[in-house]
Amino acid sequence: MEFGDYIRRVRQMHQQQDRGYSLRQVAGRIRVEPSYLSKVERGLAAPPSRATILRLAAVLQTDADCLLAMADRVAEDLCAAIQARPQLMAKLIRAAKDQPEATVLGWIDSAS
Amino acid sequence: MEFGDYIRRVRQMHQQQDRGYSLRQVAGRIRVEPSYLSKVERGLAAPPSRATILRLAAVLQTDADCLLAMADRVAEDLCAAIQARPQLMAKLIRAAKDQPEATVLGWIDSAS
DNA sequence: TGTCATGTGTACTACACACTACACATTTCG
DNA sequence: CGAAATGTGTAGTGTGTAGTACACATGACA
Repeated sequence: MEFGDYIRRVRQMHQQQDRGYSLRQVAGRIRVEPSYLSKVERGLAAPPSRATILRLAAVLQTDADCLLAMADRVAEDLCAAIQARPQLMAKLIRAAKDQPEATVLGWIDSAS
Repeated sequence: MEFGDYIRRVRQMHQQQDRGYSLRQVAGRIRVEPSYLSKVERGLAAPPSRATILRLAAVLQTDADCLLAMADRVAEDLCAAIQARPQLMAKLIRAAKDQPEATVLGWIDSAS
């Protein structure tokens, strides 16, 4: 799914129950120009910066990590965690990549 | 440790046994201008792009993930793995962040 | 002693990123 | 009906990224 299509859909969902979700209003709340958000929604402009995507996720009440992923980005705290122990984390992620979700969830569960 | 300091040190290690590791020679092999590599080594220029760092890691026979981390970057395949399953991977990394190395290694071990 | 290689200084550049500014044509609704 | 709000088109902008180009001084070495 394209980033623009997705955020347009989510925004319009909200808009149906709350007229505070017009393109202009949302643009105002995430502090960008309406014309820019319009282009992003239609895929005529590349997805915004990480910071802007985070504001958008908050306003649209959607998962930030997913939204970042659609924009080919990764949250800053995840990058930091990898950079703090690069070899360990690289090994972990490469191992997790080929595991079914249940297995990975098992690991996480054993942590808490 | 600074990126520049580190690669200079590693390069000079090699240089002591192999005169094929002069700044100019290494620059040639990773396909950048010597003056640029010089600036990078002394911290007068920001670390190079991901692709250039990978070539450098290969030439210096040092761990690519570590070198990338020093440059505040993350390997592309790790980003891709996160983006493929953003919520799961985000949860995993945030869980692993606070675990001792042995625990994480245990998870990895249970995978193979 | 001359030439070759080494590291460095200065100046510059092409391109992409992440937007802004503003005018315009519709649509809504009090 | 008229005013306000809506989405969009065109043009332009400042900043950062990732380097290149080339001259220069120094040192090795044959």
